[in-house]
Amino acid sequence: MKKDSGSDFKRELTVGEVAERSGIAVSTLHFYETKGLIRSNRSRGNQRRYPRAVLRRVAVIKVAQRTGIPLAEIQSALSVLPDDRPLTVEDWGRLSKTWRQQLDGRIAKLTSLRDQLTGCIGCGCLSMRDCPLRNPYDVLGSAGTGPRLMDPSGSVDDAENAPGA
Amino acid sequence: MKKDSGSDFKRELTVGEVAERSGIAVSTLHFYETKGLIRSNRSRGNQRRYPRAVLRRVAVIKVAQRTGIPLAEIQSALSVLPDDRPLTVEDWGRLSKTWRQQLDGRIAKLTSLRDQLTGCIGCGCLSMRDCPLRNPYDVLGSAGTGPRLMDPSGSVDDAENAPGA
DNA sequence: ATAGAACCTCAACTATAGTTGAGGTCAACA
DNA sequence: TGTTGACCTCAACTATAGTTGAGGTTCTAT
Repeated sequence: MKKDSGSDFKRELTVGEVAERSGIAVSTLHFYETKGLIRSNRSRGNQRRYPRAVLRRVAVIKVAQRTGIPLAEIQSALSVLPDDRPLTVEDWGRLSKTWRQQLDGRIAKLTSLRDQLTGCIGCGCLSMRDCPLRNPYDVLGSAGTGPRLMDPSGSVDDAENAPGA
Repeated sequence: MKKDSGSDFKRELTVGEVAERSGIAVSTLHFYETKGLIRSNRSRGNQRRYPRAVLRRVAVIKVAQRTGIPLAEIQSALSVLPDDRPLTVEDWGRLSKTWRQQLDGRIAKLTSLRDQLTGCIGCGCLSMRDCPLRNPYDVLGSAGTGPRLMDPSGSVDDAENAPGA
């Protein structure tokens, strides 16, 4: 039977209640706790008791995860904030601005890749010499480590297409 | 000392040569082989020997990975193609079209998320009732499993913001 | 008081994408 | 022929993000 706890608003929440309200599995809440993303008080019998602020906190975690931020980074971003009161509008503003910027970056990378892919569909090139897909970081001409031609003299490029292969 | 193998173009490549030319670690090439992404012939002494076509194949694998396609999916897309000749323009056209569509989808999802995030910066809402970030799948009103309000009567929504918390 | 749902910890397991190391073999150059 | 770098397999390990299960305890409604 479910507890009829509808009326006392300030009661702390059990892990099951947080799970149900947030859509996050109990095991995941445990896991987040080990990672320092959330914190719990304990009942006399050592059961987790959460301030309601945790609901907003996990909502923020979920959003951040959707943007592709790894948990460790979310943790460090949240670690400066108190975990016993809901995030303020300012907290959220700061976090969401940072994360949106990162999201912008990811979108830009993928968009550029998409455009390159569009340009290369049907061209069949994948040429080491000039294909942007194949040479994404402008490696040729750099002096660093990484992929490079074995024999810089002659038409070594795309030797896999050499006749007779 | 490096073998001076610059002249015989049709010779098969050793795993080290493929690694150097493709920018992929030897261990990763081994790994790809266990996953069925590439294949090798063996020398009398059981060393891997690759047809030059493998270079194009791994180039395609790298591009697909950059778009976020998991290896298993890349494997199944490549599995229908012969691995002893370079991918044709048509092969590449088919693959890249499919992958670009998936990339389009990923970009669209992230862009929509970015727009929601932009809209929510500073609003501080994260409201279960109407925040698109918090309720991304239109869960309220659906009859399925998943996160839901514990007490559908009354202003339970965002109870974590209730006074006195 | 007691049944049973919900909770606890800890270890092991899943999946993805590899890397690292031990112990041993091969190949090519001198 | 000998040396040495490159190669071989297999197992174990890394990291991320969790899930599952065993074995035991707590909470709460009746």
